[in-house]
Amino acid sequence: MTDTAPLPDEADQARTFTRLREAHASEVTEDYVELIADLIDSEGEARAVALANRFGVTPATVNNTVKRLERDGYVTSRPYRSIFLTDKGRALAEDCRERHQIVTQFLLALGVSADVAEADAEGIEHHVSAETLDAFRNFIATK
Amino acid sequence: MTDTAPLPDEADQARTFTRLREAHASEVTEDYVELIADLIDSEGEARAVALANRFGVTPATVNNTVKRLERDGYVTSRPYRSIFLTDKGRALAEDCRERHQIVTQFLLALGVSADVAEADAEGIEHHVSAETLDAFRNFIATK
DNA sequence: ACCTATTATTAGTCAAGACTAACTTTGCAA
DNA sequence: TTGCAAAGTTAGTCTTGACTAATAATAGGT
Ligand SMILES: [Mn+2]
Ligand SMILES: [Mn+2]
Ligand SMILES: [Mn+2]
Ligand SMILES: [Mn+2]
Repeated sequence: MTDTAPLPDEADQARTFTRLREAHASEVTEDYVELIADLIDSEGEARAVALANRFGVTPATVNNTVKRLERDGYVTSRPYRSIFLTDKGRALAEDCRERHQIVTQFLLALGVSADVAEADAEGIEHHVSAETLDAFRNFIATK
Repeated sequence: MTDTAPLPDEADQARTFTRLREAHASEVTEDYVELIADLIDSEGEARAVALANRFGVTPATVNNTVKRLERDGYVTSRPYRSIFLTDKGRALAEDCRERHQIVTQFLLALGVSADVAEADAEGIEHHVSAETLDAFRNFIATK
């Protein structure tokens, strides 16, 4: 009943979990703008069907999400046409892209296999603070 | 428009995101059973008010979540009484606790400050595969 | 024993993010 | 040029996980 590590301070722990919930709230946005940027760069445009296929969701889900992104100022779209990033969306995509790439490179540098590094990075990237990202960068550089 | 890294295979990427969504679906469960176990070990019992204070949510939210955990076989509870783990809940808590601890120790070993390591680990832990966890363990051991 | 503060529950609301099913638009190939 | 398959949209539903406000139960101090 005792002899275990003491619990963190209550208020600190609450702050941690509150920040965690905030991170979760931006994950979908981050992954969308990043993939939209990737599609524009490598295929010339971002179509809803490509997002649906790559996220593994239905076109209806993509439609809903794109509307939310538009409401929040990250993308523009017109019915039956492809999706464009706003300046705000492009800026977020660039940041996410860089962070994502560092996390992936870090896992590879640690010796994790390519498939698993790709997969784990997709989740981990959203929970890496600036300080931890620096530590990752540093480890990659030092190797 | 080209000269960028090629996109991953469509089906592979869909599998990655599908697994990511599955991980998200278990995060709350994992954090609850882990904190319930911590409270039982360090304070003798897990009261809803303590969960609410430590997660930074309202008692109503805790009540809803505990009902879901009970429905899913992780805890038992009686009205106005504290919360208990089932064998299944305890087993999950143990696994999460170990994984959580390794992630935290790993970040510390990388040179991340204690506060940030604690905070980042709370999110990262849910997205670390067995292979990556082994790499973390190995890094801690090698230091 | 009884108040009262703390704790817990209930009811009702909301947004995100997923789905299916039905419908519409687009654009290409014959 | 038109017809059909692919792509996109809409409507309706569901679960999770959050909230507030009102109510109920518990327990400790006097
Ligand atoms: Mn990403
Ligand atoms: Mn991601
Ligand atoms: Mn944890
Ligand atoms: Mn966690």
